Amino acid sequence: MNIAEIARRAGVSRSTVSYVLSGKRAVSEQTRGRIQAVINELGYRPNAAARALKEGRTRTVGLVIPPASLRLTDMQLGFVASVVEAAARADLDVLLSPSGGDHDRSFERVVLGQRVDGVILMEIRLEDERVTRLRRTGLPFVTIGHTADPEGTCWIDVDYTTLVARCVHHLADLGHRRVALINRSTELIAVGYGPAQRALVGFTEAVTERGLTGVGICCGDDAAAGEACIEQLLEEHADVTGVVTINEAALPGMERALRRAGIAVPRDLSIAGVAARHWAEGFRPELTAADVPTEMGTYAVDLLLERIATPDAPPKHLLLTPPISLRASTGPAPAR
Amino acid sequence: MNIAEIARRAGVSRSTVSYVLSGKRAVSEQTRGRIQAVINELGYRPNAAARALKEGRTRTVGLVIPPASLRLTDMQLGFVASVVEAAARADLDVLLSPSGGDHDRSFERVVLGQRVDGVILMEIRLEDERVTRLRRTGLPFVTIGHTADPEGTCWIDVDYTTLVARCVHHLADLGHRRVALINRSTELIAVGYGPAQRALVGFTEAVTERGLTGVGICCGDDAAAGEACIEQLLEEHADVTGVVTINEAALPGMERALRRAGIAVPRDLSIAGVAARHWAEGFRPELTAADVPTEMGTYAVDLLLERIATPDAPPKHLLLTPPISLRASTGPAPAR
DNA sequence: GGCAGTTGTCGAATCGATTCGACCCAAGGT
DNA sequence: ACCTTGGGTCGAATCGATTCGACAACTGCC
Repeated sequence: MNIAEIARRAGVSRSTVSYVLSGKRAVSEQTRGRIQAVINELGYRPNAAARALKEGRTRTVGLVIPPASLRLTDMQLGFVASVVEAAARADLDVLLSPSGGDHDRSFERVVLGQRVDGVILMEIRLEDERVTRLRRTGLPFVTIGHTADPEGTCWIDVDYTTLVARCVHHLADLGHRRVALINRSTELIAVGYGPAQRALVGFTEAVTERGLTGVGICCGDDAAAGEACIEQLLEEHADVTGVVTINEAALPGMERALRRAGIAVPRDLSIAGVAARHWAEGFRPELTAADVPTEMGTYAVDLLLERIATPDAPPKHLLLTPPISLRASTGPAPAR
Repeated sequence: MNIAEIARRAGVSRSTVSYVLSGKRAVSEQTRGRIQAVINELGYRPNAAARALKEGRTRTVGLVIPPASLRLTDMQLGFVASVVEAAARADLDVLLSPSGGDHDRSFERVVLGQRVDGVILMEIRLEDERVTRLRRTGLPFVTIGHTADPEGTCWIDVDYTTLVARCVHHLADLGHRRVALINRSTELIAVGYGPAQRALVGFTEAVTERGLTGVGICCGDDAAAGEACIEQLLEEHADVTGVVTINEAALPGMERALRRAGIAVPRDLSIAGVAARHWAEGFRPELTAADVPTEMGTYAVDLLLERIATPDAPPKHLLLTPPISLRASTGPAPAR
């Protein structure tokens, strides 16, 4: 069932049907009605491939996700979902492409095969080969997170440096003098994962500025790692009274370890951090944290559409600094 | 940059280039080498739309996901990831389409616009309009979960009825006489969500068979709901000594409420269930549970490919009954 | 040497849409 | 009565690949 079939049944030429569909030329009320009736009756929709071929655009955006082997965090998941929602609102489809591992073929098919009008890239590293390759192709793209050299590209990110620094300042204001940063895993830091590195920068700067003593600890992305991490902290740095965390997936384990050790939050220990609202509110007591906005996907899609429309405009950046929601996990430092 | 450009640079016709690419006709070693060199030099990849138009297939599968408004459970997420992975292995791309809400346009574009060779449908309800519509189009599809009338369609599912029954039997064997089922939310049950309903069926049957007393409780998909649910259970059914749960997202809250109430697992209360391994191992003590296999996505893709290859073969079903991994959360019923 | 068979290459048709230029016809102006 | 204008429709070219039939060159056999 194609446009010729519709034209034949309505007794008009193919071009007239096309003009009814696109509205790009006037069609008399009478013919339009007849054609529309046939279309509705047969449930006809134009073939996407033919249309893409002729128009030179696919009305599709690519979303390059990390491979399944690395478990996605809640934040990333919310992000994928919101990208899909936002794209649907703009009548775009989303083509998924895993990257890393041995998924180069997928990346090539999607990007070089002109399957998409633009690409959103997740989980950017400070030095990222995918960015280099994508830039060479000239295809519009937006990255979530930014590379070490961010000027030439279009990106959107959460300002971990500032947020972590604000958490430290908040703790310092409450009288805490010895604080710890619970970061992401050593592996992630080793491969140059931006948020982890920038969190450490913000932490170090704020600690120095306020004259505190600080310790950075790496922690895997799951409850068991969080548990081990708190145990290590209590053992090796028992004098710490304030903790900043950017590792939401470790929160349940941290909570468990603290309870078992008989540490009351925030009486004995204050905790602040950066986390999806869902995790912050699931913590007990509820976590004082900068809630990563769920609309990041929407922003990314908007930015990409803008970039597709005007590819030569200077690249835009969007660095989000959501406010810290004061909840119940931070309080005055205990008297020593 | 298209096939004509490659042909011109290599001094051959377009068809010869195409035959080098597909290998469908013999090409002399010499010409092939020359053409391949040009292809590599320019990094040429055939245009996907043109190829899809001519071949009549897109090498793409659609994945219809629930809308973002309903938070995806970990199980569903693992599923999406494994579908993408499996598709990539088969050199297929995955087109995402949210459904429900006002996302009909997306569904129509993807399905009616012939954007995909087949569709995988998640989160099937007992009566599901999407299945009806899809069946009418004649497009091959596989569902995750099955409808009330499952014979005519191709699906893959976890056998909640049997798994929950086995959990009940396990508890009964340990001497428990009063058991509870912690199910999914009332809303989900109301809209005809299969797993929730079938879990209840399996629970009721097994309870009757073993002459136990059983109570079914609905519970939202988050920690707070799990907490409330356990509080309700302890208050209204204090004599229950065994719990079966299919609500993995509520586990952290359940754990917290139990600890606060001073209930020791499994000394005072045994818990068994169905959950992604990740959740079962994150529980304390580790949860005795049927681990939902992470390869479900792989199976679904395989089934779909088979269906695309032979659309007229009788539809296949795959009902998975993974073994229950005995961990630390179940033990003998307390002496009364 | 002529003929059948094989191998390698090419030209042209095709997939299903969009879009430009051309055409027809009726209305309005002079 | 003729010319212009513009609304409505059509025919044909086009996008970038695949693939079939045709053809040329070469091989081997009688």
